[in-house]
Amino acid sequence: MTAARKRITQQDIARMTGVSQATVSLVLNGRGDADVRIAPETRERVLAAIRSTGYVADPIARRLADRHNRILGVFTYEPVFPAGSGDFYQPFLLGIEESAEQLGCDLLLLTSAPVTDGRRRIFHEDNRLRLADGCILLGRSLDRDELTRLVAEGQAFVSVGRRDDAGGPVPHVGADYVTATAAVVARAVAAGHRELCYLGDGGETSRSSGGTGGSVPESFADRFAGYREAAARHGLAPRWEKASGRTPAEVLDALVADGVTAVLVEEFADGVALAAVARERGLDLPGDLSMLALGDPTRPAPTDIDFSGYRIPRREMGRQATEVLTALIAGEVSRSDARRLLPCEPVAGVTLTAPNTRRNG
Amino acid sequence: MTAARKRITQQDIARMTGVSQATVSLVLNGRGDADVRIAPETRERVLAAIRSTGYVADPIARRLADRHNRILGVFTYEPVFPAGSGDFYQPFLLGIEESAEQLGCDLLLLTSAPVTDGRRRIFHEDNRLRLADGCILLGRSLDRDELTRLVAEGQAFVSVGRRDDAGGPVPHVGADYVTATAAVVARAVAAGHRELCYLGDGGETSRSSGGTGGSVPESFADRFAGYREAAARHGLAPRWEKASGRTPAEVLDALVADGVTAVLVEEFADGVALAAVARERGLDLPGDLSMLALGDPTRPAPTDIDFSGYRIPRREMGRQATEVLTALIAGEVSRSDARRLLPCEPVAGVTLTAPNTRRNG
DNA sequence: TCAATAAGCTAATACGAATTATCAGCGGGA
DNA sequence: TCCCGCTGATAATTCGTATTAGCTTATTGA
Repeated sequence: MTAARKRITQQDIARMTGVSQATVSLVLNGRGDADVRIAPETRERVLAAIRSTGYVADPIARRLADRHNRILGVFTYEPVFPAGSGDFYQPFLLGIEESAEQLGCDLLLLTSAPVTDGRRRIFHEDNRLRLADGCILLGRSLDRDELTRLVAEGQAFVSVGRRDDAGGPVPHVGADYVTATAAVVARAVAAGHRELCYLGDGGETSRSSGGTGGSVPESFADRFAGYREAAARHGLAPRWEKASGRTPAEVLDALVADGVTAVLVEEFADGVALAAVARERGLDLPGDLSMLALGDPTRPAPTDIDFSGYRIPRREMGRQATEVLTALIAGEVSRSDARRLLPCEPVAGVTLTAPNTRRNG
Repeated sequence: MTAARKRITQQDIARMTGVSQATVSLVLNGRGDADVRIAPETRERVLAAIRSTGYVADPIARRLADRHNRILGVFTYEPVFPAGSGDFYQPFLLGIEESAEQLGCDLLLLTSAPVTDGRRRIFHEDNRLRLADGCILLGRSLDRDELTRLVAEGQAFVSVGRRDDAGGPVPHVGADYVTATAAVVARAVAAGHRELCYLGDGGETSRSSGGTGGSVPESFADRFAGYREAAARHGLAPRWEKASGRTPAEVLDALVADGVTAVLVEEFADGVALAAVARERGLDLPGDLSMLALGDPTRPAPTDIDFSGYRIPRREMGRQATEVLTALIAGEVSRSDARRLLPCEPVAGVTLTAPNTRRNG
């Protein structure tokens, strides 16, 4: 019945202990060192009252008066708790949560952001981003305009996943896809492959030659860049095929026609589909076609195949993103220094072997 | 670099257009209807200035002024994004998130609560519970003392899962285990079973006769209560076996010795283990032993068996918990009216058939 | 002609915490 | 006795927005 019990304020604590609101504030912030002094006895009295009432500073008022509230915003372009279990985002969030717990921060899930055109928008009428000290951004591809605005406004934020500059350096903790993908190429070559193919959208970057131009997400572009560099180093052509908008059968046809012996798969799910079709046709996997997964499944893709390739250090990325963000908030690092790339973990798997010789002759 | 460009305020807009800050606020909030009037010409001038500057109201100051922050706290006794047991909590959180999004609320994960003795505590030194307008509690069993204190302090909160009174009614959105379990008994009887057994800790309540006494979680107690009532109605003895602290083999021995033909399993994982042992022994499932799962797995329990029984409406529970909480905050419902039990969905499954006749003779 | 009304706005204040400037009281030294 | 310095606290102000009471001018009614 008690309709919306009034919140306890510093004023209440002050009245209780017979001091002023200012004193309560000073005690709370442990200000006894500088030009302000509080008698130990008074301090104890105030602290006791705070403990007994369970008083907590209103983060909003605290923020207004321009202090920090130890709240970290988490903005995702998709719902955080999706139906499909074993989900792609889970490990990131796990890392974020672990780190936040360690740092004594609470996480504010910005669920109030309305969905327009199938995705959430950071900026809207009642933008509550600034409620938090800073913000972690999660999502395959972030809206470039929103990113630019965040940078321009000087917001404290970190992207999980590398991002190109957007009117300034974009703080991020990403995976080093370039190095990881190049390493995969080297492994394929070492196994005897000469006819490689990159399967995915990353190849689009090879057309729109500029770095920042295309609409290809950075993660795809980076994979392809690693592939292209390594291919060049090994004297191979940077062959690639698009996966989206085609059936796995069509893709397989193209690969076979080209005499490809090893395919690097950008999207795990595409690899699963491709493998299924290849098996149906009676191909020998991995003898006739080695497959290399460039990261973990981002879409549910049930399979019992242990793909060779590498794993994205998702949990660690979440963890470090949180750390970078707090450092950024504390002013301990600059925007441009708040960019990290973490190594991916190689996975041996069973889908990479030497190519069958009959195919080579 | 550029240290936080100063934000544009209503005061700035006011100076630009030669009006007062109050007028800007009034225009922004479309207040022209009531006892306040703004000349259309003035309104336009102000709106123009707002458009040209891209001014957006500071959400923090806005919330300070109306004392609600539309933040809902989510407190879990275990980490929210776990690797293993996460599958159980996921649907609750999904429902909470969906509902929060609809209601325009943000979720504050209270990750800063320190872990003591293996579990998080709500009340501690730097208790930040009151950061939010209200709070959702999630976890198998909530600490009774903490619950009592929450009630006593008049906090706005809702438990996901039914809870006994704790010095007053505890707002909750739970599953109606009593009815669901009774229905399962009825199904078993209808299938021809007369020798039932309840497997789990819920039976402990049959000893400590009082309602509130034991340390048995409400969800277990409710399941057993439904079982006991239904058994009595059908003229059966409320037979039960403990699962914890015993091997599945021991449990099976006890069931066989008693001539049990159908077992109601409190913990899904126990059912899986029991089925495995029964199969090893060459029992005919479900002919020799029908099994009824009283809810979804709370521990990871990989199985390909489609258990008969019922499903907990987890997503819906999360959803409604959020709604109840906001109603509570808004003062639209009283504490004692903020208690709901949702029906569980029956699952036909394949582990319930008529008992083999040879066993009965 | 003068009050009564109404239109159109502004001044003042609240919200809760942080911070600065200031003030009262006291003891000691000159 | 006066002044200084120190301690321990407080009044007042700030942050940006929302809201209410009230003020000024113009318009109406009788």
